[in-house]
Amino acid sequence: MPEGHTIHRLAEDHRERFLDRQVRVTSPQGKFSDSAALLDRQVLQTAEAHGKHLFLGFGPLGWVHIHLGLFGKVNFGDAPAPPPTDTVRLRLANPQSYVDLRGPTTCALITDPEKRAIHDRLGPDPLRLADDPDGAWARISRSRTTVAALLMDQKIIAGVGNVYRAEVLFRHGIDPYRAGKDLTHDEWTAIWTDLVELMREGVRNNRIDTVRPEHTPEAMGRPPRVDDHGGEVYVYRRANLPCHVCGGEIRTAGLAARNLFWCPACQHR
DNA sequence: AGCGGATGTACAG
DNA sequence: TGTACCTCCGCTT
Repeated sequence: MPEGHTIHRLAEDHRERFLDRQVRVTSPQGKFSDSAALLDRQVLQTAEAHGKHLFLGFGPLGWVHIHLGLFGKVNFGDAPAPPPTDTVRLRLANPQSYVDLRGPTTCALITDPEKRAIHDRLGPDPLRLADDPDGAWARISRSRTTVAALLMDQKIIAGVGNVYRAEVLFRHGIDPYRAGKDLTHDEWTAIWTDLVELMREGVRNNRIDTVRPEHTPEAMGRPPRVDDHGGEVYVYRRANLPCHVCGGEIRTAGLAARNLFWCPACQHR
């Protein structure tokens, strides 16, 4: 399930299996059939990500724009591809590999200008080398909105989702309800720098781990543990459980239609 | 078998 | 602020 690290990893995996070669393109589920027919047997030229958006480049034919939303899933496999089930929106296949896309919010063939418009409405992405956090700071430092909501706003910063939001605020001891304008520039720089590191590790490992070495169960003398979403975290989905650092109770609350998790004792600033 | 959620976003009002 | 949409999985009956 997708935050920015997942999508950047998907771009890498598409490049590794499909780049610079002809690819068979189908839409067993049917909703992408017309575009699939246009792209079938063409060469995949690039695959890139910005935030949670994935772009597969087919040269003059345009780009396949994919957004997984909350439910979208991607499954890679080695040839021969099994018969697709009827929920597969898009299948790419070559003699070695296949990849199936199910349940995306978006899977559409778009033009260069349409792609540019998407980049233009996204904020800087900690996983894009050329992106820098200054534009985001300009907006955050003027905003009365909570820092928890700002971190989830893709126009301000692209790629952060509910897990990274909760975890990075914990790691910096920041109360999620603080207004953006009350954040210091140093705090913002620290958050951005940390996101760059955490999300790069997320791409490498294809999962989210945020617990510092000194707070791992081993270091704290507790039994080993992996959270049920696949990584080690401080607060995400740990409502009413003891904080790994202070032992206090992790709290949860709804914020902007999502579940927020934080440790009131550790996150006071 | 049927439900409630889930790492997300867009749109209505 | 609420609701609709996309799919799968794990829990309850």
